[in-house]
Amino acid sequence: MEYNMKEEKGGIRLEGISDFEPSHIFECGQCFRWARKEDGSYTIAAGNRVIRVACRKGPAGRRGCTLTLKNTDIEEFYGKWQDYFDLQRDYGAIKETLAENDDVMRKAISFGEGIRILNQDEWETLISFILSQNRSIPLIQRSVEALCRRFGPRIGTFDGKTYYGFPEPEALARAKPEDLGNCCLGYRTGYVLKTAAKVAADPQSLYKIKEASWAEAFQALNDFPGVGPKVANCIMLFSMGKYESFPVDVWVRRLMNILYGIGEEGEKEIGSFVRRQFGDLGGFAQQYLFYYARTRGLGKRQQTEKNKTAEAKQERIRRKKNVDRSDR
DNA sequence: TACCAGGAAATCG
DNA sequence: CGATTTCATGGT
Repeated sequence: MEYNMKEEKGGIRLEGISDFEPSHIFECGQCFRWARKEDGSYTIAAGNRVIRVACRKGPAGRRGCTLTLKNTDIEEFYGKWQDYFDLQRDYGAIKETLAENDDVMRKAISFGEGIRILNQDEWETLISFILSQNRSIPLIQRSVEALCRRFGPRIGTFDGKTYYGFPEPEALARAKPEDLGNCCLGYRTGYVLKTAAKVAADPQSLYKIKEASWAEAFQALNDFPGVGPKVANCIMLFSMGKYESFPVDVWVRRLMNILYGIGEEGEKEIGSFVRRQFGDLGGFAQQYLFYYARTRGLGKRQQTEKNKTAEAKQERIRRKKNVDRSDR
């Protein structure tokens, strides 16, 4: 991507950025350490640094938007944030390929056209998505922040707030279960402790997984306690650049059924469809679909179905009462 | 109150 | 093996 960069007070400014919308990037479920401000900007802690990101449309006739990054400089941008935001990748071409002969995908893309898949740290992604299982996104965010405040390094203040980095493997490995218990982890506490111990014993082995093939990486990640197929796909997609990964969760399963009419036959049907339909761009497709489903409320129970379950509930109660009566 | 939440591990047949 | 049950907790 071609863009102009200027250093300004307290940060930098990039003009001519295309396919970049902070709300799409941070609210498509790939990242948990962000906070939205009233003005639409996002503050993020990553890699023991804090930045604030804002994007506004350029002057009429100019392509792309103007991106401002606060609390950083040009050197750090090239060393860290350019890769973190995946700015070297041509998302226009990706969207064009995905939308070709696929009206569902074209519509999904129109809702999340500014999505980019961040390049996050493997260790942070590993633990974050172990925490994600069977929980809603606000709760996951709360747990991650609690871990950082309790066990992470203090990385400074910005905008009048104190920020903490993600805890080192050592810090979580030697944490006491009762301390972790204060972070709303539930039964995931044991997973975090065991996985942290495994990584702390040999941190390099985690970072080597990125170089392995998809199948080998998938297997290696599944060997961590608390990591199964879905979480392994998330880690590979969000921190290892394995973009053919396609995490399937409850949202995606329902959405694939509603939008593409598949999945009734089970998980394997989705896998083969995804490979055929999206090829090695499956991960990008998943993010567009996930954002679309969440912003449109797809996958939430429809009103009619909700009424059905309410009726079924009433029916169960009524029958139970009848049983109780017949007992007498 | 009962049910659900970006699932994975243990257990069952 | 594939299918089902259990797991701890907060929110609604």
